Amino acid sequence: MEDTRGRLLLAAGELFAERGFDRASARDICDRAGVNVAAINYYFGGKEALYVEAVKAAAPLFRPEAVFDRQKRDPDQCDPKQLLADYIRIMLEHMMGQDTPSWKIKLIMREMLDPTPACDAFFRQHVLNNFHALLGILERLVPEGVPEHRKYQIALSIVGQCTYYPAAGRLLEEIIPDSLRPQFTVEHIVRHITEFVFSALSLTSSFVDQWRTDDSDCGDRKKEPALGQNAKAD
Amino acid sequence: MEDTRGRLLLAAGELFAERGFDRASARDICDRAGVNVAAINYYFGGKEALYVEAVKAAAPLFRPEAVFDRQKRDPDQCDPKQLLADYIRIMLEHMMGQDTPSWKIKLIMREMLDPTPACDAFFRQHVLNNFHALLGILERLVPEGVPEHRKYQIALSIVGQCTYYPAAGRLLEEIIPDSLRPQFTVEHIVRHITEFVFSALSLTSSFVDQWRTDDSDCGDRKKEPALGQNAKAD
DNA sequence: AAACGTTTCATACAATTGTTTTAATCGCTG
DNA sequence: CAGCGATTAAAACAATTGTATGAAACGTTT
Repeated sequence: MEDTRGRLLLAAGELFAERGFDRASARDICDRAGVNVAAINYYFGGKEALYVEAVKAAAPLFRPEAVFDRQKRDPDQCDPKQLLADYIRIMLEHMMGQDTPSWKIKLIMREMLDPTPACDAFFRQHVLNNFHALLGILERLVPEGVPEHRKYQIALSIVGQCTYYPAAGRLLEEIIPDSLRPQFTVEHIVRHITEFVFSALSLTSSFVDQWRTDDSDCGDRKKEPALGQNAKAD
Repeated sequence: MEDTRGRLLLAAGELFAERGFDRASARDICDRAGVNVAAINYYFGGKEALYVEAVKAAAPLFRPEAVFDRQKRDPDQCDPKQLLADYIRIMLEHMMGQDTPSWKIKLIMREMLDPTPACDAFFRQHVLNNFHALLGILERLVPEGVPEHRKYQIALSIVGQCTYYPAAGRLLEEIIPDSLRPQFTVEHIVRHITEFVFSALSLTSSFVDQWRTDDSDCGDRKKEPALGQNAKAD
């Protein structure tokens, strides 16, 4: 049945994400899928081709277009600040949200941090698309005189923060003490990063304030002081 | 001679960093080192033990104590702002500076992003030390009322930005157009991230301004506008 | 029911893996 | 030089890898 191909692809995605390409043996994959060893070559032609297919199956996670879908269809008519906030939110929710199977982001992370020659060309485009979407948003957010390379640096600072949480993976669980764990929901992280970035860009609008009166229980402290507003002098 | 052990360790570090644990075969390592295959087991007892040793040899890169060495010996007497700036600088310079052999950070990055059971315990401590050093600095930088979890989030935002550059590796070379390449020296990145973080924390002091009149040619634009100072209104 | 293409299975294959073994070589002390 | 421990070398080890083979089983059509 055609189902075997699907089961094989799923099992491959999970095991590749969990162990990486080399440590995930063809036999283990087939065992998990409940199919014969020969199925890999029958349906995909080889282990490497299966890996590429698994990555491709996991990649559609990152659709920067989803950012624009949140508002009007036409990107040029959206509020750039809202766009940036949405970009951060969607990126993080896609990566850390529990609606997305965890193996997908793990696999993508692996490919991002240690690109496989096989998926290289395919993956390059994906990342570039994503990054340029962010650049496009920043383009309209940052004052006129700011040179191009600074927009790139800002964009990298943003994706750096966003990708660190899923990338750090197990390390995070060691770093963050259990008592603070409830403060590290996806929602909390989204808000922190957005606030951090907005503050860095001096874009403090009604945005961050609106959160304090928001529906969710995210702002559990009654009213925290702004980040560095009145830091102790040295 | 005892030299074989050293050559073996070096070759192992380079190959492990380049290809990862599995793709770096014991024979390839020995070939590069110019020693016999049996040398691995003779000197280290196995491939895995050799890997652990290679990681340990690369790990001393991250010495957060170096931050305090820059100023007075006593951490409590240093200017916290300067400490934070130094922390960012030292971390990035250690990771991206050309004085450090590139295989070391590559290897550490691999271990950080995909921890090997073998080095796990050893590595955990290293990361924790580093992170808590940063937390200690933030402790004295951030206003009193700020709850603990926000300091953690801020710290993660900082290390997220710093680690992204070396972690992204090859991808960065695809993302950044050649024309902008000269603006992405270690020094440029150090300054950007410091400025970005300081701005986010509303710590804009004489710090970032002093750079503009600094010795280096980093601020090549005559006077760029501050990041988001007068962004276009929506 | 017969014949067909498709899919599944058990098995075998060659290649590579990390590791062991055994002998040869070196450097030194007696 | 003889003798000895430390080191190196070549070859062989068993185990695992990805893949290929050919026959059995399946469902569908004739």
